Amino acid sequence: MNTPITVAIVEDKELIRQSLAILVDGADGFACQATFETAEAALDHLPGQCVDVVLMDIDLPGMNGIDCVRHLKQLCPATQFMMCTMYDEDETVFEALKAGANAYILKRSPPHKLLEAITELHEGGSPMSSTIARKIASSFHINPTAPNELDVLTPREREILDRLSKGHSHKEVAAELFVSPTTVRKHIFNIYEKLQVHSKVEAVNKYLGRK
Amino acid sequence: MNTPITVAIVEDKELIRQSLAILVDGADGFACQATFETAEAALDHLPGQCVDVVLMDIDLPGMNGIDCVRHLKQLCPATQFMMCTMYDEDETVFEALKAGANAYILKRSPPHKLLEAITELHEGGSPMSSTIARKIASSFHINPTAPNELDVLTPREREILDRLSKGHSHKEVAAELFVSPTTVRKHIFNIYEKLQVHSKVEAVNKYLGRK
DNA sequence: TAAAAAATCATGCAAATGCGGTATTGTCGG
DNA sequence: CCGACAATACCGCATTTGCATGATTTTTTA
Repeated sequence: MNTPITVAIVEDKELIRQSLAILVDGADGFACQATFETAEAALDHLPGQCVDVVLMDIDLPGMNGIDCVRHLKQLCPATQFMMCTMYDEDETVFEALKAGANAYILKRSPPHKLLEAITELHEGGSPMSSTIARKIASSFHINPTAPNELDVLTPREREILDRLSKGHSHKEVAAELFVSPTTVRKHIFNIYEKLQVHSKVEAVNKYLGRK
Repeated sequence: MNTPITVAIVEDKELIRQSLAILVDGADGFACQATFETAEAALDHLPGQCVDVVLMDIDLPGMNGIDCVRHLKQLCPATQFMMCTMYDEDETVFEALKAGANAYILKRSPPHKLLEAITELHEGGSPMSSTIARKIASSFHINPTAPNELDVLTPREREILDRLSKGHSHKEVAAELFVSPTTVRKHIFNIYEKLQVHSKVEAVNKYLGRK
């Protein structure tokens, strides 16, 4: 047998932690090297052993699993983190990915799927539950049906706003569009009214969809 | 048997197109309803029939598969698009997702995996090859080792830039930080020099990481 | 075709901003 | 202890910008 994939588990609920440990340790090619009840315990002891894969519960007492990953990923860059959670809430998924997790599965996944996911993760993949993958894919979509604030703007106003967003001044935009600077100023004034803002930065923020 | 999943195939290479059609049509629960050699042909005929799933090659003569999806997704919002490609290049993956595709698999996937992916896609999932999923997950990572331009800024400068990015004026920032407006202006001036920009919008763009 | 919306241009003012120089204070590392 | 740097602060000037008011022409749409 090849060297097994070493796994650590961070999970506060006794029953689940034990079940996972037994599942992983019992399977061929896997070795459960450590289990922790809290994020803090994992932070204390994991950096020393640097396992291959960490199964991380999100909803932990004290520090949550996402923040735990954020810290551990710095200390053990080679370790892969798989978030395990009961629910597939939007925000936590993205927060977990940002923190450095590479896999996100639901606890209700069947055991064999879990082991498969661990293997896949260890081999460089990023296993995700279908519904979670869909969320992620959707986040890329340029949503055409979004209740876009920018709809109230005319094409010309959008054109001008787009150039403002690139950091161009009134004068520059005027030159680019071959119109008078005063015209551009008028447009910008209209844009501000429609978007309910009072400065370029605010307008550009709305245009680029950042709050 | 339930109503089968209706599938269309867009693929220029005769051999692959036929193979896929036979595979899909031969499988239980699937029906290949149409095949097209080009994006243009698909655009002409698909909107009328609105199938469940479209397998879309990316590298097509004339219009490419991504642009084709972009248009078709508008016309048939209910249809799911699965990109099929030989390679897993970075940019095309993201472009495809932005265009509205919900699945992205490699042609070298085994036949049963392909059928499984079609089913999963039709049921609301987003099947991806592991390597592609990893690319996507990685795109969310906030790379802590990135050569961040903002490193040259002092903490105080970042603080000020952060408030500017929220649309606050010199005066407002000064009030928030309990310092004189001239101090804030000086800081901003320094920020501009360090970031090599000449206006708030440009500075904020760099701060928030857009080009 | 008449009314509404969009695009164009102008003038003017006050405030905000960009750019330059100068200076004081405190901290930190060599 | 000294130099480098950060943070603080001021003065001044030219430009940009936010805001108001008004007007003409073109385009869209009802």
